[in-house]
Amino acid sequence: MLSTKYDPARVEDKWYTYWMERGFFHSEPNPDKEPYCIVIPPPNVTGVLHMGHMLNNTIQDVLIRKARMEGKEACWVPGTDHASIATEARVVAMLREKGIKKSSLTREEFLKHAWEWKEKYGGIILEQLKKLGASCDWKRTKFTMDDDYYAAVIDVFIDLYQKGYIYRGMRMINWDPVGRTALSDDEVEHRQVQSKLYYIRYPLEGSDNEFVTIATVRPETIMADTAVCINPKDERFRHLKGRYVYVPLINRRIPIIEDEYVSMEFGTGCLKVTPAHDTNDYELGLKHNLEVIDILNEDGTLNEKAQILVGEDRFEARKKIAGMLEEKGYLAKVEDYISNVGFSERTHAVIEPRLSLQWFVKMKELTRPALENVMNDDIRLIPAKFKNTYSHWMENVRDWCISRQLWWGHRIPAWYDKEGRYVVARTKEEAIKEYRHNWPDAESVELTQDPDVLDTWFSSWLWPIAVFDTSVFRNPGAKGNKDLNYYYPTNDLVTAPEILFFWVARMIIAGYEYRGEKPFRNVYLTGIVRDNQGRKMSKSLGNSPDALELIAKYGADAVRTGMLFSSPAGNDLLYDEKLVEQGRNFANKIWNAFRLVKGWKVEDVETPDTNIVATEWFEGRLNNALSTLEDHFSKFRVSDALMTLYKLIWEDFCSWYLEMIKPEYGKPIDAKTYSHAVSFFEIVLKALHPFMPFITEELWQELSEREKGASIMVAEWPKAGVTKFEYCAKRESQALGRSLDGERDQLIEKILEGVSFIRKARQQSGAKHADISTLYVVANPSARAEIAIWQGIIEKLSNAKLHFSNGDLPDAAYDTHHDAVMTWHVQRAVKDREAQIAQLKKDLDYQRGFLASVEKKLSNERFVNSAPPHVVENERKKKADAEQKIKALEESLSKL
RNA sequence: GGGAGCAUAGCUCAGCUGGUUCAGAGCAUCUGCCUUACAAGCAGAGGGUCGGGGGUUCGAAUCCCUCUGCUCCCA
Repeated sequence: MLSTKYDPARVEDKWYTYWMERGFFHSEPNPDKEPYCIVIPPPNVTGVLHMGHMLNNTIQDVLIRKARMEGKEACWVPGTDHASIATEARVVAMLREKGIKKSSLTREEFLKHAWEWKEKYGGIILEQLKKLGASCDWKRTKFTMDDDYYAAVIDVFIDLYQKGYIYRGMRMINWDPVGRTALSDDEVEHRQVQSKLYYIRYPLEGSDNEFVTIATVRPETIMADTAVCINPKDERFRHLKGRYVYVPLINRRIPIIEDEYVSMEFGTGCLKVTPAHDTNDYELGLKHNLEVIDILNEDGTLNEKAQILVGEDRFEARKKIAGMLEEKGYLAKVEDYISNVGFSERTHAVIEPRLSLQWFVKMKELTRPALENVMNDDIRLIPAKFKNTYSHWMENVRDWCISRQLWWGHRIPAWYDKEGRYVVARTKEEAIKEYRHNWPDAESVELTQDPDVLDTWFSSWLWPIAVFDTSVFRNPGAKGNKDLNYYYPTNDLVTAPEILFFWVARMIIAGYEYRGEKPFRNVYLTGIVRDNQGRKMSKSLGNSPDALELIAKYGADAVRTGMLFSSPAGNDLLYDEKLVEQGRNFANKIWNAFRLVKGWKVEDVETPDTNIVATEWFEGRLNNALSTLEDHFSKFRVSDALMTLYKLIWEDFCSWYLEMIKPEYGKPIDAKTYSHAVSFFEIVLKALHPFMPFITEELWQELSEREKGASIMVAEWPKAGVTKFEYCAKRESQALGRSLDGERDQLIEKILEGVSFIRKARQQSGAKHADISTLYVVANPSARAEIAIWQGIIEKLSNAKLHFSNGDLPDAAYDTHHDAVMTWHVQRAVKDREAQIAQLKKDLDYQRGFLASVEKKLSNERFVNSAPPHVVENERKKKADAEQKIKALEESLSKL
């Protein structure tokens, strides 16, 4: 005897192994088939599976499994990226625990530790994806630091350098003093922070008691000031023009300059200018030829140029200097102030604007095709609203700082001599050759390679190409291998909007630069997974459930559906464990439907008309649902697609259809109906398979005899119209010889509503399950014919005995239900004429009110004249229906 | 400071080009039920006038303006 509860743990690993063993996930170019390809957004090699991954990868798996069943050559390429900052931070932490300082290691030693670490922990997340059921082509697993991939990244650097897109420059960059590296603009998060505005008085030269007061949130940087700036239009400061002030505490003399950049409203209207430590001040400094004094070390402590507080951390220094200024009378006042502060996305350190020599990619030209082809929908963003953000970013794109002061990653192939002259080359040998060529007069050739590595995105932007062929970057214009030509451009990319610029935009850029073609057709942007209070999932909040525990508790199918129940494209998903519970319950429902069907005794007896009707009806519902499903998929409405199946299975299949054909207890079912029921079951399982791969495989295997090695995951995808049980309507039952057209469909819907009505009436009058209600139906001839066909089912589902009536009912109390073509009277167990009359009157009032509103509309000449004919016609029909209902109600009332 | 988006049942969301598939779905709630597939269930029910205001129109959740509130991106 099968358990009443579905147990996912018993089946999931079994089927995953089965699929793997038979190589169902693997894909090779097949000219006879249409390719369908997704490249995974490579998770960090250091990562563990979190809710965002689960959502993202479930969607990819749904798409890929469906494509596979549709007979396409489906290929989902998995892999990881090396995540230089995150991984290096992890390795440094791991070493620290062992008592090893990074600074005590050589680069080679450090990288050895890093690789060991990667080998040991690097594949965890991919193993976790298997638990989720992900049908990735594991043989193609790629890593952004695989040897060939590494070489490709270096090739791209050299190629872009030679094309003039890469340059080295002194720039104000975002410096992370904790990670001790530069960050790109996108890696900096801006947040509003409660801070203080310090008003500081700078003594004016040539005066004993005059001061210029400036306002700043960073008093510790005054030692780096090289000017004070006023707005030339500011009347208040006319007397300051051309004069000098002294920086408090260190008494350095600096000029007062004028620039319209200064806001007259903010602070005091006087701005301290610190070119080394503020982006805007830097620009101002360039314009006015100011000296640049950098007072900070790379770890954020003050250096000797500060003259005072040397060696103090910048925030310590801020506190101390405020005290010192106060003591000496330079501090005019302090105000509370909310300022916008940049933080490192990785280390959460406050970002320090810092002047530094870095490598950059010129973006303007490179982005042109990437912008065009998204705007003209050659690449579709889903939802389309992201086109706005995308174009805004692309149009205002800034040069991309690609060097990182780290060891883990692709080392920049630039070689320097002692004077700082450099060449760019793949190897030291090539570098030397190149160097000799450039500077034949150089005395000695002593070259050292740039110690920095490249930004991780500088490797992952090649992903959709490099997973197939890493050789094409060395010879742009090369045709590339078979895989690349077959799978590229890929079809769909599923990723989070957070990395639209980091990654998606850059892949598009690289795609056009190196293949002259888009990397993918559709970009499906998922939402962010939040908790049920709308907060982002985060470790510090502890509001993120453990993904694997969740799978262990509810099963992968349940988790997958739970994630999908509430995830419209581009909208955030408010995760609640209840959703996963709903998924589990759904699996259980299907499991029990299976138990029911498998439990039936089958005999080769004549098919009762009721079963023919039921089969025919469900077939219609099924086909409807399948076309709706297809429509949802075509619009990437994955959530809606799932809901369509959820309702088809739970309501139409289980609650209605199975109840209709369910034999009486102990009696057998006829073979024909049984075999159709099994077919239907198989079809819904197939349609559901992309969402719930495990339970559908388990039940599909059990439902019929299967050949060895068969699997639902390679079965044919069901399309509307796949079943045609013509016997139903045509051959075997003359009474049923009508097709399921729209009109008949509506009639059937009304009949099923009638069933609900009887159930309600029974419940209200307190009927027991075993009681058989007496039902009188008054109907027009066509409705009556249909009801006659359905009589057996109606009686079965509502536990009533149906009599047709011309309207003359035996003297008793009834509950009555009307629509345009039929009236249902259910005899009450207890007579309560008063209540019945009241109910009828209430209905009558409603119908009369409704009629009045329709008539009002129709008597409006402007409506009748301007509205399109079908709308007016509809109103006329509504009027006729209402009149008929009123008539029926009045008759019922008069009979009481 | 610049830009984008959102506001529809208790919650999460659908509602394309304005007119019965226009007020919907799922969950939650409430009321009956341990009816031999399923209490992780069955059968029913209630609930919103579509953020406020104004306009266009015969007709607006749907188009326009405005106000309020929220979110995101960029500086």
